[in-house]
Amino acid sequence: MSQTATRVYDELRGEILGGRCTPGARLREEELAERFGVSRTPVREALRRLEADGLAVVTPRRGAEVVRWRDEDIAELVELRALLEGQAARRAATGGGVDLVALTELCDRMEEHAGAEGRAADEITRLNLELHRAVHRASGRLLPDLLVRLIDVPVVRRTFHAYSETELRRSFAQHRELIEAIATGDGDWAAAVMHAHIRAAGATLRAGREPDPR
Amino acid sequence: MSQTATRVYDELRGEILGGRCTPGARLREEELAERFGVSRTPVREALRRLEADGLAVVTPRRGAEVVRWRDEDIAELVELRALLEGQAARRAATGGGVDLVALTELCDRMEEHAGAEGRAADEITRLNLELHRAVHRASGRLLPDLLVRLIDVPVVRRTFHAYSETELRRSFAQHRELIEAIATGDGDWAAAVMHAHIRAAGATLRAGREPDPR
DNA sequence: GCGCCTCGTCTTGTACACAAGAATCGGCCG
DNA sequence: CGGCCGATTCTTGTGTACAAGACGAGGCGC
Repeated sequence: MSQTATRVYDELRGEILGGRCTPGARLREEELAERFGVSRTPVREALRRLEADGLAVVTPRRGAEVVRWRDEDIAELVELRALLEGQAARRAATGGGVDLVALTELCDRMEEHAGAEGRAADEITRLNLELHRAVHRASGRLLPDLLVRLIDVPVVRRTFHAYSETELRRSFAQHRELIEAIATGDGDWAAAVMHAHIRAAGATLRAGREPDPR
Repeated sequence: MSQTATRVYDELRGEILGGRCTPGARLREEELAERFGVSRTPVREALRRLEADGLAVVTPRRGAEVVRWRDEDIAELVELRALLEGQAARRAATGGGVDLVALTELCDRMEEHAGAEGRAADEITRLNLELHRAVHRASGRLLPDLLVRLIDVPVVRRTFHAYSETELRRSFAQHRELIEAIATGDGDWAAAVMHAHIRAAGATLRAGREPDPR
């Protein structure tokens, strides 16, 4: 079983992003090691990687804990996402290298899941994330790495759970428009759509923080 | 002697940023451990931190090496710096919390060093970095962390060595203008100055790559 | 009774040892 | 003579033991 550290990392990361870890919770090395059935060494590495991702904070000699998000952090987060995802969309539109068919299919599947009202928010979230990442990948080498720290955040992952029917439809429409802008090669258009898309999500975040518990 | 890992990290980081490590050079754990007189454990941690900073790439089971920068990476780097440092300047101008006196003193000292033509490029680089960081710090909590990956790059650190007399003066003038914009609280002005400041540096980078060997 | 100091425990930091996968060099076969 | 296969060697990944610092509880002095 190779890549023990990566397994622990993925596991913990999933728990934090899924909101199954309460912010501020301590992450003791030995406890985690026992829980995952490994030694402290790979756990340490996993914790450092989480810190690099901005998901945990480790204080020297005092251990690691799940990162705590403050309100002003959320505001800054939305601003930066709007800026950087906008730039990613611009470069994706002008640089080529985007699989428009795959993007369209992601939209189709998202809208299907929205039709079937079986609390498909998790699946929609996953598909949405995949769509955004596809755009990021087409934007270069540095930008995707920067965006990881802004996208993989618990609060962002919960956005779709808070969307109203109207907001959901608007979001889907923006995805379609984004694809059209990219297909046209119009960088400004793509950036503007993405910018609006993110700001709209930010408004939902500000409006009702956690209307859906857990 | 506590914080062994941090010491190794700082040392290696300095070597990479100072250009004393050739890109692509392998970083073997045992070799480094012996060189620093420590065990492999803190060396490992240092290497992972360097990877998180984008200064090294580690391939599982194949070790770490000093990151290699391609030309298109540099172009993307300049774009992103212009965008994000511009945003940092905007927030610094509108948010307050900037020590304008300290910034002005940094400018004074930089210009003094430029007057004394004793190859003071390293010192100017250091002061310039400090000025930029002061602006970053005033911009929030997330942005400074993102900027680390764009600022602490070997190529950026060499910029001042490549500046002509004219470019140097223009750069200093932009610093002064930036401070004025921040003092006025004009976010758009501050962002525009910073944007131009970075783009100008980018032009120098593109024009003469490494006119000053080592 | 309150505050300070000290001792004990707990957790992380580092060193060391072993195991597993990768690269390389040599030999062998076609 | 060239290519392929195997063994050796080298390097990293993981487990374990020990040391050092931090936190808390308890006792002592004022």
